[in-house]
Parts: sequence; structure tokens; C-alpha cells
Amino acid sequence: MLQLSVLRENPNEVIERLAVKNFDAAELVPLILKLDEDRRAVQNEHDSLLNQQNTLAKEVGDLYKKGMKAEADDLKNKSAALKLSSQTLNDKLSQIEESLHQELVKLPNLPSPKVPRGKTPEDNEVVHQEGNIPALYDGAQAHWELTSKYDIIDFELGVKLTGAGFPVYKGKGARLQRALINYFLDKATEAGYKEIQPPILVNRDSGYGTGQLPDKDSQMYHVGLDDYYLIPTAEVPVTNILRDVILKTEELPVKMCAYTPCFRREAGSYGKDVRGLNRLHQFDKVEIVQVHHPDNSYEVLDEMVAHVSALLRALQLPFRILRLCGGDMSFGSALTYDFEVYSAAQKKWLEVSSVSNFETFQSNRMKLRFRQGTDKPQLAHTLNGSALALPRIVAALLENNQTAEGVILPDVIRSYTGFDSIS
RNA sequence: GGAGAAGUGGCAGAGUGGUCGAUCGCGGCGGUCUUGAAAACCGUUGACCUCACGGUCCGGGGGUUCGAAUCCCUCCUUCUCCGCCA
Repeated sequence: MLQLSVLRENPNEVIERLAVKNFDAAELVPLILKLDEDRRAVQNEHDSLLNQQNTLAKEVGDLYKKGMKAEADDLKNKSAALKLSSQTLNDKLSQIEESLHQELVKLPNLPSPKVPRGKTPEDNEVVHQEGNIPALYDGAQAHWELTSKYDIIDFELGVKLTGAGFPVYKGKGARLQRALINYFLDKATEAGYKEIQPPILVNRDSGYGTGQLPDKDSQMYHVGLDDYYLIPTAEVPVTNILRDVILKTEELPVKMCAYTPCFRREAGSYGKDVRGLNRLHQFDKVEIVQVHHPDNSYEVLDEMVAHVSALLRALQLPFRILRLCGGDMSFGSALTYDFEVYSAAQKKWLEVSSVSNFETFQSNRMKLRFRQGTDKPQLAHTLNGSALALPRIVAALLENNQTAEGVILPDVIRSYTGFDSIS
């Protein structure tokens, strides 16, 4: 959620910058400012009525103490009239506040100046690429063929148990999952992130805090009986740990990481992109989250990008980094870098990580603040990134490292798996 | 699931209808003293809206009253005991 103060001070700049995200705020911004003005006017009126009521109530008390019952009863009548009109104003005030809030949450976060204009993924800017695209041998297969050939991931069995997009990992496949999770968590811990094991069901407040609610609720699985949501990413419970918290400056930065399964309904995505591990309803992911002072959050974003790069480098996967264009960015992000690995048999770049700075967009929603000395509390910046999402990493590892004799695993993961190859 | 108790400021804990936004303590911050520190002493110390005046907030919501942290209803949460259980 954008801060009202920003809208008040630079309404035109807000409109211009949102245009980079292809969001037309030309009507919404003035509407919000009008509601804001109304709110303050009504609140002033309401305040002064309450003030009169408070004064009257005190006078009534004094009169009773002095035994002047008749005068007191007189004032009571006056007070009753005041109460009626202040109630009306109060209703009006809540009404305005509600619609103000309703309109305000419609505004996406402002893109940082670095964000390129553009509408589609083609307009994303490739800022870095490294690693060699492997030349595969003649009989090379896509990962969904390899997984069934070696019996390590069973998609059909998942359909039997649950439905499409819920694969069953078996034997070395299951072991590889566990190995990657441990490896990623160890690396995050080395980098100073505190490991968290959060709930994977969250309530509405949490969903709202990170920005999934109210708009993207159709992308989350919902447990109706208890009104809980299955998390689409660990970002939701982990960032919400600090909801309604005022930190001391010395406590910044807060660095947390977590492994969780993630659940996404992926409503509306069909076709060949969903083949095999490419798009699942349940998948494993290690997430890194930082809460930072606004002054250097962009340096921290670079640091997180470097962390993810190091992981992919260690796994010897060819990858590239994209700076997302305005049209491809998420609602709440100010700047996002996507990581894609090249999966050689599919001959496709697959997104395996997304690292974003949300600036104060999330912290404003969840009242996540810090205090410098005895100053007023100030909104912190929140950042997060996948480090990493497993399925497409597994897909690329299988496809890129396949030989006629089997899949050869990269060195760094072997001490975690306990085996060197899958055959 | 059954029975009972409780939810007040960073923590601890008073307050049960009328200057209570809230006593006191601890912690925090500032100061005096000290070579420095500790101790001691003095002062200060919640959040939100508002340019300000002023207003709001004692788990959430609703109600009674001229007036509620204090009374009533309801929901939520926590604790204790019993039952069940990974």
C-alpha cells in the first residue's frame, strides 16, 4: 500500500511512475486525494463534537456532586442531542475511511527508476548471463522422461493421490529434494539468515500483510472451514512475523530464511508450459527475507542477487538474470530480478528465483516499523527472494547433466545426496 | 471435545462507573556524582489521526449511561484441570 503522504506531495509523479507498470492512475489518484480531504474535514467536525460531549459530561458530573440535579438534567438533554449528531458523523467517517482504504489498496507499488518500460516478458531486460549451455548427446530426453525412466518422480501417482501438479518423489528423487533443501538452507545460514520453520497455513491478516489479499485470493488454496490459506510462498508467514512490530534501529537488518512447501492454484495456466516439473500446484522452496533500513535496501537487493547467483554457479547451471519490466512486475514490488536457468533438453529458460525490493509497500500494510533513538517510528523496507525454488532446478539438473549412463550430479550436492549419479 | 480462570503501556502489575491515557516497579533514555564504570539520586519515557486546536486507542466488535479500562452481550486469544491424540 502506498503512503498517503506520497500521494499528497507528488500526485502527478505517482501517476507517471505507475504508467511504467501500465497502470492508469489518472482517475484513481485524484479520487483518493478527494476522499482524504473529506476524511480530514469530517474528522475535524467529529472531534469538536466529541470535545463538546466530553466537556458536558464533566459539567454534569460536577453538578451532581454539588447536588444541582435540575441543572444537570438540563445538560443531559443537550448532551443527548450532541450524541445523535456525533454518531451520524462517526458513521460517515468510518464510511469514508473504508472507501479511502478500498481505493488506496488498488494502487500498485511505484516501480523504482531502474525499472524498464514494457508490457510483456519479452520486454524484460537481460542484465547478466553466465555458464555454458551444454551440448547433449543424441538420445537426450526431457526431464519428465528421465524421471519416469529412473523412477524418481511419479506424476501419475500424484494424480491418483491428489490431482495434476502434485508429483510424488521417490527413492533418489526424494533424496535429491531433501539434499537440495538442506544445501540451500545451509548456504542461507552461512550468509547470516536465521532459519525459521513457519506455519504453512496463514490467516487473512497475514495474507493481507504481504499483499496476496484481497486481490490474489483466487491463486491461493483456501481452507474454508477455518478461513485459512495455504501459503504460496514462505514470504507470507516469515515477513508477517514482524507485522505490527516496532524494531529498534540496532535490530536491523533482520535476515530470515525458511524452507516450506508452497501451494499455488495456478488458475488459468494450461498448455505445454505445465509439463512435468515446469509448473506445479505444490512445490518446495527455500526463501530468504530481509527487513532493512530504507537507506540501503537497494544494496541489500544486490547482495541477495549475488547470493542466488552463487547458488546457481555452484550447481553449475547456466543462468541469466532479468530485470523485470513494469508490465511483468508483481503488484507490490518496486524492483524485481528474475533468475532463469537453461534446461537443455526442453531448450528453454525456466524461472527459478525472483528477488524483489518492496520498499515500504508491505511494511505499510503490516505496520512494520523501526525507531531511530527516540524518533517517531518509521516504515522499514522489506525484501525477499527464492533461494531457490526446487522443481525447475531439478528439471535443469536432470536434463543438463544426463548421459547415456545416467545423470551425473554436481559436486556440491553429492555430500548431501550420498550418491553421485542417478541411473 | 468438557470444566474453570484471565486478557491493561517494552516487561511486570494496580485500577471495578466521573480530570484514568491510566498508580508503583523493572527496563529504556537524559542528567548529577565519578579518572571511568557501577551504585545512589533527579528528570524523562506508548501508538494513531491532525498544520494546530482537538480527538481516538486498556484483546476485537456491539450495547447500557450525561459519562466505561471499569456494567451487559458476543467473538477471539492465553492459562489450568479432565478427555483424546502425532
